[in-house]
Amino acid sequence: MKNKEAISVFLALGQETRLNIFRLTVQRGNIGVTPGEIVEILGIPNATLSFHLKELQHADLVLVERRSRNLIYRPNADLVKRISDFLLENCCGGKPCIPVAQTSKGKI
Amino acid sequence: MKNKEAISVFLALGQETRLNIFRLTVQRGNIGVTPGEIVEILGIPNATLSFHLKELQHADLVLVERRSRNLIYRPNADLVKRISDFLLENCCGGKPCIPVAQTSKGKI
DNA sequence: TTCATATTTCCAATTATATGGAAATATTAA
DNA sequence: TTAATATTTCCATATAATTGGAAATATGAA
Repeated sequence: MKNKEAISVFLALGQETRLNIFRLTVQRGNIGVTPGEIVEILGIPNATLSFHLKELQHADLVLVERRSRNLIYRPNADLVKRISDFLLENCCGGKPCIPVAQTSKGKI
Repeated sequence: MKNKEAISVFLALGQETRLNIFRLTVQRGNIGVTPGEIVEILGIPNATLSFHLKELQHADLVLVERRSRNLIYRPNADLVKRISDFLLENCCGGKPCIPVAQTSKGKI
């Protein structure tokens, strides 16, 4: 996980419509969801949806497959775990974490 | 975890400087880090840092404590786990996940 | 072909975010 | 007090993201 990669994920999820879209794909799982369904469910214009889906795709948060006339979007759930690991990387400089109680209100 | 809460976290982390600041606080753990140190380490102007620290604070990603003339910033590492749980909430509609291989390239 | 459905692209207007110098404020030591 | 250090606020400028209507493109059915 690189810094740039993580930023694109966070930027993608830091927007209400996109967060809703992503969470919807998670709820669908491998059944997936089409743009048409998303427009129905979330009530957003198709131009707006298309823009946001592309952002999610660029962040690699969703995977897309064409199936006849429809596109099917599915979540890249694995990425969520990798992101959370990235954020906690080298926690406490690699040493065992010192509980807050021992230091935060006492002497350091 | 509410939608708004999650968005503020993602918005906070979707910016290079803030992501670097947050990861630095994680690496420090409960020892914490002061704005002065952050300015030194990341090489950003203090006005810029102050702005970003406030964003991280508003997102509840960092906790702050005054210690004499210094402020000490520490990560709210717990929030990282809650965010990741939120993203995967009600995965596959609550039913056991169907592996991709069974559906994505076959008939649905 | 022709037609209907599904989705994307274009584009211009709006709104939001980031930057950093300079000045202001806060805290403590001497 | 006065001086030194630490941090924040102000503010104007610059940059980037969001929106959605209308038109264009893609796909497959009849």
